[in-house]
Amino acid sequence: MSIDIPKTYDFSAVETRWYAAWESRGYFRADPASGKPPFVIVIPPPNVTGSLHMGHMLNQTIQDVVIRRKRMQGFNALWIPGTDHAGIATQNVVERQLRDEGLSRHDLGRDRFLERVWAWKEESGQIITRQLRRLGVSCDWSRERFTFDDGLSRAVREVFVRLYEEGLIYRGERLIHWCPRCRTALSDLEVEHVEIVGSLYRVRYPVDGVSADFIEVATTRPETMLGDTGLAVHPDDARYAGFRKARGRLPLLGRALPFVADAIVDPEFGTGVVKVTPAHDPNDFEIGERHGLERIRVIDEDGRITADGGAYAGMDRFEARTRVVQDLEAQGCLAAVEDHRHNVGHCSRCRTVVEPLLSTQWFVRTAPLAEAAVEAVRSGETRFVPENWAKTYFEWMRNIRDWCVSRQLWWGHRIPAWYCDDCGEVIVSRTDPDRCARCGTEALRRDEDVLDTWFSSQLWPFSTMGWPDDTAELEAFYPTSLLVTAYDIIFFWVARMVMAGKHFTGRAPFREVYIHGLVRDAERRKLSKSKGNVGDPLLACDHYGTDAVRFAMASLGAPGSDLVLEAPQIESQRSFATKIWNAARYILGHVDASARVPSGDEVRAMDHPLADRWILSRHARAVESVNAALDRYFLHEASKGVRQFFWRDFCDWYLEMTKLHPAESRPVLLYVLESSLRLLHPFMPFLTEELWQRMPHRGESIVIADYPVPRGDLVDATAERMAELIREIIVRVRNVRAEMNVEAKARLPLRIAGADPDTAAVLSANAAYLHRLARVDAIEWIAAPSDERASARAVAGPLSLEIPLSGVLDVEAERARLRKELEKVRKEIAGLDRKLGNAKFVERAPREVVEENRRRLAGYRDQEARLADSLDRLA
RNA sequence: GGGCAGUUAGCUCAGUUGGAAGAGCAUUCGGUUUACACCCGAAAGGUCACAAGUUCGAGCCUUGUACUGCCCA
Repeated sequence: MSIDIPKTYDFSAVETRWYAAWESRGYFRADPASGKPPFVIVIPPPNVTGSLHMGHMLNQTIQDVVIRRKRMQGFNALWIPGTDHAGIATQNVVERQLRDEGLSRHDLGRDRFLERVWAWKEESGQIITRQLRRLGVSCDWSRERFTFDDGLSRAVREVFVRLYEEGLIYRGERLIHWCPRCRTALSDLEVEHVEIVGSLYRVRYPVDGVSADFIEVATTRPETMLGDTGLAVHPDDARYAGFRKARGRLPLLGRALPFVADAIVDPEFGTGVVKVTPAHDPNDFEIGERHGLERIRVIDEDGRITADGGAYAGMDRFEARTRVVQDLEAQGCLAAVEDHRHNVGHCSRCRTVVEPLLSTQWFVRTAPLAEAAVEAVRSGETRFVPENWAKTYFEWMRNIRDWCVSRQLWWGHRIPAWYCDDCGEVIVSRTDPDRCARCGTEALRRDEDVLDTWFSSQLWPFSTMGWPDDTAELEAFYPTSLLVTAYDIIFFWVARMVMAGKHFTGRAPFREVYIHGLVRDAERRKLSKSKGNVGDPLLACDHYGTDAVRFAMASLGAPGSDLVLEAPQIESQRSFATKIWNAARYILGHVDASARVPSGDEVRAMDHPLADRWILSRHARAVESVNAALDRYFLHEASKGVRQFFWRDFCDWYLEMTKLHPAESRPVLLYVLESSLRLLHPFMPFLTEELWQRMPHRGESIVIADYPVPRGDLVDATAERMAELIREIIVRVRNVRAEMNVEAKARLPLRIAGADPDTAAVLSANAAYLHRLARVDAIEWIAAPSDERASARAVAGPLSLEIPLSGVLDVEAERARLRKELEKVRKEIAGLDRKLGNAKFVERAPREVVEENRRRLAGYRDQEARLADSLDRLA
């Protein structure tokens, strides 16, 4: 009884069924005690309260393709999944929920607020891990971690304390980026600079002590003038040489402003004089520090003007700007207002314009950590793929600045620092202290702030394995083999993981980093759910099948570059999935359920028809190239290669050829089909498992079957050459049929001239392929082209073809067709003639290149002669 | 301002020591050939941004120019 495969592929049923089976059978679980070589990936943990977008899908697909293949190749494959607590983002979500209830987090208090966030995390975290499973990811769920779970929190605390003890963490007052809406400090990386068209205000500041009555300064933020404590010029600026002893006077407030000379001032900008606001501008902060200028904070944590802002106190910063400008104008101090393009920092979470603010925060001294991290990449301990991204990494490391790690949030790892109100002692400790180490008082106050989420993420490759304890996992699986992530996160995460890994474990946390691009739509924007169903990976999977979306992801672009995803791309891969299904349905429909798939050795030992030898050879080459591509993480090349082989060679040619000898080809059909399913499995896990299970197979699951290995012994150059010749004859005849409008059903006679005895023998033996695929009936072997006028003619390699079309041949059309062919051939000849006519080419190019070109030229000359002859016979 | 990419068929993109320009989609024409119309067959479509250079030979290497994008200040 044959194997009956349903006419259509119901992917949704198949996907849920197989994933549950794989997981429950423990295929994805790794054993630290296994003797097999490890291959380890840690997932870039998605935001626990976020939802999956196409970027995640791309990221997951790449990791899964890689690790499924490694698993099939016999590695002890481990993929650790997990989620990130995403401090600001998550807190924002829950605060928004509270706001809808008319509450703020302060109404609940810290503990109740955190309970609330945990509850939301539980709910949301399950959604995201369920979504990940839908994508087919072969993660070891028994090792799922969360950046804020107990074990990881312990690692975070250990790291903080150690860095503090080593002097690599300090607390200090610095100018930091502040988001007045999130009400927290941000790191430099969390600020997005957006170019906007704003205004440049030219303001007149009165001066005393020099001949001028006033000087003009330019600013984009007039409200900050309330905090001005100086004026600065470039030291070499001759125009202001006499100003050193002068005093400026601040309009509106009347404050006296000393002049200072500082090289940071650009003499070309405006008048060459700048106002200095040390408490609200990074450059000004530095100038102020160098020249001992007073720092006056005029904007507070809510973005409002402080009491030092005189009449503007209490106003929002933007309102204050308007008022200041109005007042300046009223007092005749506003010289001009010009349009001005400049970059303005925005909070990457909420888009609010960030405020540079003088604030006491915790910082990580990064420069010492960066040294080892740079060395790790320079020495090759960690390798970027594509390696070009290492430049970006080095560039950032070279200019690295201290990292502000404290956040004024509640959701996150609380900073393990206590302050003694009695003696001022600061205690940083692994365990909660109950009294002051110096004065003994119990009046300790814990730091209210939490740590930047990335502070915990940077430990992910080893904290997930139980660090700081010495665990079997660390022993067996660390450092990891590969990290897969997008380029927009190299600084945030990759760089910091390398720094932390080197510092705390002595080793770089991964041997390779595969950097991929971002997924965009036709307008080059990042995809989002609001733009329709392609933006939502789960909707796309519902609609096209997960395998199709995965395959599209894998085949879209070369590593490291952005890719554009549109519905047609996925549709095309869904067609491929359907194609595979139908091919299998056809093959298995003629196979007895008790049949078995022959091994490569068995196949090798059999006698095969030409078509079989050809497909075995092509298949061996496909296995070779797919493996070679995957070894280099060229998923696009691998997926295209396997698709090309399966569709074009296997289905379009081979399956059609075997219709002449289906029974005889059955072993090869089964062998190639089964092997192709394994070759495809990392890309299309569900479809391949479903078909593999339905066909004869050995083993429990394709998930743990062997990945195909190249078999050079099945490559058969002779078979390929003959099959290609047959293929060319068929294509030529089909071309004549199409161009000459021959009725599709009509069977045509064919005459072949120019075959040497060996070729003729092989062709005669395989004439059935010509009969079937070119729809020719009688084939006549002739020594030389005939004088038949009513024949269409073509050349196929060394052969001349004649297709008698008496009565139907449109001589003019045929002449036109031949002329076109002739022209093509002559163009080739001209090019080769030029090349071979160049004495230097013949002299200097490698012998085999010259020979190859000579052979080609001879071939084309031969064809030219025959085509010209054909044309003559139609005259 | 500094850095990094990119510019190849109508669209999206491949193209690995420099040695005959490719795929998918779209287009045109023809097809109910016993798996598949999410299909089959045939075809058309490219001064590889531009300019110089190196070389016997450049999409690929060098330099410059133009435009686009991203990152960092």
